[in-house]
Order: sequence, then C-alpha cells, then structure tokens
Amino acid sequence: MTLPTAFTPVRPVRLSERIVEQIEARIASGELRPGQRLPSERELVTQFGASRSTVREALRVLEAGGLLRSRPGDPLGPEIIAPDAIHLERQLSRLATTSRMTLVELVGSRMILDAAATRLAARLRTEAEVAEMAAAVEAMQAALDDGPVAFSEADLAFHEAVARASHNRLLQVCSAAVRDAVLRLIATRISGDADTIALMQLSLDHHRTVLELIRRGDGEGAARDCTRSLFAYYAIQLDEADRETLRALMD
Amino acid sequence: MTLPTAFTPVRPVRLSERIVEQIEARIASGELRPGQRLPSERELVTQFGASRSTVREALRVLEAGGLLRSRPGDPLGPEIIAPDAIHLERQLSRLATTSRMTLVELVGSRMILDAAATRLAARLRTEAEVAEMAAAVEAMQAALDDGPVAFSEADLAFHEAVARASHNRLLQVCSAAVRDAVLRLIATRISGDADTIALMQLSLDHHRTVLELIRRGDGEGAARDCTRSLFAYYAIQLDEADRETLRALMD
DNA sequence: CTCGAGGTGGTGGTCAGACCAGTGGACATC
DNA sequence: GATGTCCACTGGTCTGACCACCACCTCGAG
Repeated sequence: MTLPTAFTPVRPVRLSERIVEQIEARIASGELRPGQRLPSERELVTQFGASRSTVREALRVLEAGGLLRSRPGDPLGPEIIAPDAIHLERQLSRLATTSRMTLVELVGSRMILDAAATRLAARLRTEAEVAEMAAAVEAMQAALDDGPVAFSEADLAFHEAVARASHNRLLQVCSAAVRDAVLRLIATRISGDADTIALMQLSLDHHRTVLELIRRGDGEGAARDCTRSLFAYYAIQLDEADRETLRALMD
Repeated sequence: MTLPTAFTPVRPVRLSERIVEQIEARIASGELRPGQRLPSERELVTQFGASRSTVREALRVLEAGGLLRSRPGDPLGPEIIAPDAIHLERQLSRLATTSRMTLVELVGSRMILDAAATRLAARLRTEAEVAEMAAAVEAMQAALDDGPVAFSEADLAFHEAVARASHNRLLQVCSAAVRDAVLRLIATRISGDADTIALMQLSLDHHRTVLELIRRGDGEGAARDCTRSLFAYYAIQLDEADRETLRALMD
C-alpha cells in the first residue's frame, strides 16, 4: 500500500523573502503608493524584528524590482516609485537572449504587438501624439544620411510614440521590451550585408503610409501596413518556413 | 556662450551593483552557463574585495532576477539557472497590479495576445496539442458544476495549451503574464453579481467553437472568435467608452 | 531684522566578526 | 557492502561599528 498522495518538497524560506512579500503586498493593495516613503532601515529593523542586513537584502530586491529607491542621507527614508518599464525590458530581453529565442519568434511578437498598438493608436490618438509621430518620421528622413544606427533610433522613437498613443500601458511595455530584444538580437547576429540604403528608404515610405493611415483613423489599414512593413524589413533574414509562419499573421 | 553639451546627473553607485553587473555580464557573455556554479560567498568576498553583506546583497538581487539560486549548505556554491518564464511572469503581472492598470488595458492586452496565439496555433498546432486543448475543454465542461474557480482553472489550461501551440515562446510568456494579471485584478475587484452559470456556459460554447476552428486550421476565424469571446466575457464589467475602445480590436 | 556658517542628528552604505542550522562527503563501524 | 557518525563548509542571520552625506536648526555676523 502506497501513500495516498506524494508529499511536496519543502524549501527553507528566507526572512528577507518574507519582508519582500509584506512590502510588495502593501504596494499591490494600494496601501503604499508611489511617492510615499518607507520607514528608515533602522526603524524597519524594529518593526520586522530582523537584523539590518536582512532588511537591507529585502530592500535591495525591491529596488532591483523597480518598486522603490533609496538615497543615502535622505531623512525621509526609501521612496516608493512608480513602476517603470525599464526593469521589465531588461529582464525580457535577457530572457530572449539567454533562452536563444529564434528570430522568427521575436519578429512575430513584434508584428503582433506593434500592429495592435498601431490599430489602437489610429482610434485613440490625440493631435499631440500625431505630431510626435510626424516628428519621428522627419527624424528618420534626416537620419537617412547618418547611417543605420541613427535611423534605427528614429524608428524606435516612432514606434514608441505609436505605443503611447495606444493608451494601453501594458501593451506599451510589452512592445517596447520586444523591440529592444529584437534590436539586440539583430545587432549581434546580423551582418550588415543587406542593401541598407534601399531598406531604409523602403522602411521610411512604409512609416509615412502608416502615419497617414493613423492620421485618418484607419486602424485596420494602419495595422496591416505596419505588419507588412516589419515583414518586409526582416524577411531576408529568415528562411522560407519562417516566412510562411509570419504570413499567418498578415491578413 | 554655453557649454556644448549638458552634463549628465551623477548617481552614487553601490558596490553591490558593481558586483551584480560583473556577474550579469559573465552570464550574458556565455562565460557562465546554466548549471555552472559560483564560488562560495566567502570566496566571492575575497575575489571582489567587498564585505560579505555587500556580496550577499548582490546575490539576492541576482536571485530575485531569476539568474541564480543558492541553497544553504550546498558545498558547490550558488547555481546559475536557466532563464525561467515564471520569474518574468511574476514581474510582469506585478507591474500590472502595482501600476493600477485599468481593466480595459488588461482585457485589451489579453484580446491582442490570445487572439494572436490562437491565430498561430491554428496554423502550427500538432495533433498532440489539439488533444491537450480538447482535454481542457472537457475539463471546463466538468468544472461547470464546481463553481467559477475550478472553471477558471480549466479555462486557463485551455489558453495555455493554445499559447504553447503557437510555438512562440515569447508570446507564450507575455500572454501567460497578462492572463495572470487579469485574473488577479478580476478576483480583487469584481463581485460575483453576474450570472456566472450563464456566463460560464457561454464561455464554454465559445471555447468549443475556437477549438473546432483551430482544428480546421482557420486561424482568421479562430482569432476572431477568441477576441469576441473575451469581449463577451468581460464587457459587462466595463463602461461604454471602454467597450468602444475594445471594439477597435475586433474585425 | 535678515541671512549665511556651522553644528547636529539621522540616513543609507559598508565593514568585520560571530553564531547557527543545515548539507554532503569522508570515515569508521557493523 | 551497507550503515551510521563525524566534520568541514555552506548559506542565513545577527551585532555593533564606522563613514559620507543630507536636511534641519541654531547662532552669530551683518
């Protein structure tokens, strides 16, 4: 006769983890809001009943997670900060690189996210946001002579403006992270043997079209052109099977 | 006459940060691979020339970032671990909760990601993956009598199977994180005043349809039905303006 | 009276040294 | 050869101390 169910492995729980959990919970519940301050480390020592090293390890974890920031000498104590996409982007692009994400996975994700952002932006954009996008397109035009790096930066600014105009912060974060990961992978893997000038000119034309469609509020069309633009830009780096996969994402 | 370029604000840099950077760099460069071990804390103390508290703070940050794991008593030292989607999901869903994402942002993101996963799954799914989805739908049917919680779990299993079948791990991670965040928000915010039985039955029908369309390889149709299913499920929680926003995501 | 100089207490960053519980392997025992 | 004991070493925690830095307050010069 065997035991009815197997036991679950036990794992020692660090004190600092418990502290992290408590503070995280208060932030998640809204009891601690960005801008508010935590008690000083020495005060936390008495409240948690743990040593200062332990409290500090917890604070470092929270700080690395982008939840708070502490400055030396600040009598107000550690500050709860508004969540910032930077940490997440680093984490995501690190996952992408270390787990050997394939280019088709990354580009596919970009096509999905950027197309969705474009579609939403066409519906929800304000005049100011359209102006931002237009400025980014101008910058792309200007960067045409400054080489692929400057061009990529202007391109990035355009897509970020679009993502902001989607008015969906989660989408914004995800798409920014994926863009970052794609660029990093491309930078390390791709040799610039392609006809970059022609490619940049083509990309610029695509962006002009997308901008115009966003301006007219044609989300469907803008999303379609965004997807095709990305496909055109990266297709030469992929084999036929991968291209076929990505075509599944186009209308 | 002004200075040619403005100076950048300087920020005191912690010793533990420098240690984190060094170890991170070695992992990113592939010099340290998953499964390999770091020297013991006391050995790191001598190598970095920092105190044990400082080294430990660095290790806690790396551990929270999902890059390594250390067990008490292990003579081999801290272990570099393979990047795990779990850490990323936690981070992402924490961002979603702590930054008070609105329901329309979360549901919108879910519609985007799940629809894309569904579209890809219809094209790329294997027989085994279809079987998994079918099993999940059966579980949903069975959970109909066990209440909304059990039903939600079965629903989750279905969408995870679909995400796996998209064969895009990045999409898989993002959609899992967003699903998690949505569920968490719903759980805390929504009172169960809706007609849950009818809603569950409707949702089950939708899932059956989506499964059938995936089986037939109709990505377009499956994605459309997936989007509509999500919209129908969450629409009652939203006001008219938000509903209008989400309609922009439907064909 | 105003206003700057300097003191002062508190803060985070770092350190050294210590103790404990737990791990895993060497070793001696059966 | 299997068993049990022992021990070196690990990570987890604590204590107490020092430093540089910041904000505030006091006080004396004008």
